[in-house]
Amino acid sequence: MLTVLEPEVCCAPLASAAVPAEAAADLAASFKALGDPVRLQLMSMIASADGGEACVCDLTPAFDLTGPTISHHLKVLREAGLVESDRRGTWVWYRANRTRLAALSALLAIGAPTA
Amino acid sequence: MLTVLEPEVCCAPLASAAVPAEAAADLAASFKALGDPVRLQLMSMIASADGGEACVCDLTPAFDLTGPTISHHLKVLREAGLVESDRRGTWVWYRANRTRLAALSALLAIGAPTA
DNA sequence: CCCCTAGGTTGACAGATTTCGAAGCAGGCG
DNA sequence: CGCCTGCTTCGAAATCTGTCAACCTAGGGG
Repeated sequence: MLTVLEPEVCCAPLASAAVPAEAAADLAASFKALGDPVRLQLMSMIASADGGEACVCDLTPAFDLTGPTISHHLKVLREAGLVESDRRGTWVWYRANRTRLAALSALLAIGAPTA
Repeated sequence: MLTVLEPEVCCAPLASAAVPAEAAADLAASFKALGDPVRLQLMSMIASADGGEACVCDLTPAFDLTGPTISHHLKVLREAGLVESDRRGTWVWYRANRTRLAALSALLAIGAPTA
């Protein structure tokens, strides 16, 4: 059974083979994190940011939400392994974990129906 | 519930441009549906099933959950536009919406950092 | 027509999520 | 040192979710 201890998630495309239960728990956690409009936008803003990094100070004012709330959503993304943060002087910068995104993308990639 | 207006969801890869708020809500709904281990496994079992279809009667016994609970999860996947169902005599068959999966996969596909 | 099986619907409830305001910590500036 | 600003953590309220037991519906036999 594939261990989830690996930094890279695992697994052949959804449509190729059933995802084992342990892996499902790990992968579902990442999808769950993306399953909120605010977090999906945060994720896209970070991933598409100039230089590959975005400052919280630029993210927060883009939403009609308080600072603590944005901070909470960023924490969820962090704990899901989708972003990494890094304090640099006064500001905190976030960047996307592209390896993780690629793994999720590959999982959903489709092939022809099996049969 | 949230009906998907467009057959194809939209949007360039996450890392290419920020996802607009409206699209984010629609897309996040699909990720949210995948954000549960049981649903992710159901999705993979359906998508990888022989002939591209799976009968509920084969899905239910694969989990330590009651029928109503599986039925609920399948409903969530259906409402997220990820699967379609089809009664055929006594049994109900589910198949994956590959177009939708492809759209989600494309969204998470990564390119080089912008800049 | 009656009943049996496969699934879906309803109602209920414990536990998780989203969101906020208030308070805390870290770094820079006067 | 003292204080401001940026971000995170804490505590609390409203809402949403996962799950089950109980009940209902559709099809296929006796």
